Amino acid sequence: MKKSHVFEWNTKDFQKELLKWYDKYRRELPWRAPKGRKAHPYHVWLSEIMLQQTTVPAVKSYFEKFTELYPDIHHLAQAPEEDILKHWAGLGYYARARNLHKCAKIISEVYGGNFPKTEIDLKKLPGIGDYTASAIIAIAFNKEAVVVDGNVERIIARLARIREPLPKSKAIIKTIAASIYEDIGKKASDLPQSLMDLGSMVCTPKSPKCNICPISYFCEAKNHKDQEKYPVKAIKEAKPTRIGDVYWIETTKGEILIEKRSTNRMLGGMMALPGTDWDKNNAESMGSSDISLFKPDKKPSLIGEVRHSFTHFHLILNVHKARVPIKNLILKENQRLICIKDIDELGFPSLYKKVVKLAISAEDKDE
DNA sequence: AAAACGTGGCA
DNA sequence: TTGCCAAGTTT
Repeated sequence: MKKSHVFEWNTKDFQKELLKWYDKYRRELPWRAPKGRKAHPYHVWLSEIMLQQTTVPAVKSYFEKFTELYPDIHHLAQAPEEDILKHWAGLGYYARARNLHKCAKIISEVYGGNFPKTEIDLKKLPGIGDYTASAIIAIAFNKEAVVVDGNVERIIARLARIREPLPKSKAIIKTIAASIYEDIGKKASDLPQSLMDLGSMVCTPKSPKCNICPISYFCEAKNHKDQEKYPVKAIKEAKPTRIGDVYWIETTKGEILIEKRSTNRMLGGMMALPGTDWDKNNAESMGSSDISLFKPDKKPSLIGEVRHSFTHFHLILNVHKARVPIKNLILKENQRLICIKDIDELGFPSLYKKVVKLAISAEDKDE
């Protein structure tokens, strides 16, 4: 393998600077063991799953809620999936929560509650990929692993001034990462965490604070004063906008029609309000509720729209309200009625929380 | 291998 | 307001 220019400096010096900085400035995080203490594998795993593609502030309250509700992997394994999804609501990427539960069951029932101690075996578990497997090995077991997350990619892209855009540059970045992690030994747990803290506090995506960076000496981008240019990323497609309908169907007894989404759809397994299939490309298809089937006592009224952005499209949902005599309702298997007062405890994903908010404010207005 | 998969914060 | 971004995995 051809050596990159970043190999030319001494890896030991680089690691030493990073670890010295970490010793002084490391963050206290709910899932992180205090200095000198061992991390709890369950906490490491849970936090790593939660942190995928999101931020520390977004995760904190969820982590605390989960560790309180489910103090160990067996509690989590035994909980109904429905409860786990309810408590995950709002964190997004809901397949993560379903995989979290599947994984907990395997660890609890097959491994007797102990996480496997190799990357190979960890990667076989649902929801654990390259990054998470290496993070658990390093952080929970203090064993050597090349841990590469978005922070490490950004830091290396700047250190080595990688011109190749992500994600194509992942392979070369991984190679450089391997040299950074080389022979880390007893500090196997600290090094990846130092890089993540550095990425969070110093080598930030925007306006990196190179003046206080412990490894700026090694950084090519800093030396060229073009650190803001890295990491170079592939140009993204513009997001299309989809339009759909959602229904706030109230019975004459003041209950609301809700449903559970099937797991092969967006927001899979989550509670929802009935509507058209906005998550399908084909916007023509009628979804869970053809409103006319319910014979509302008067024409449904359009009360407004809700806008929401997903990773690959924008959504505008027209929100309709209808009052339906209870005898006209034929509930599907995944549907039920719920009192308005209980609707906040349901665990709607954010999209439907917005719809509920709009519907309730319209409620207050006209009735 | 490229696309799918959520959300909230910030410039 | 719009677009970008954050501790990736799965298919």
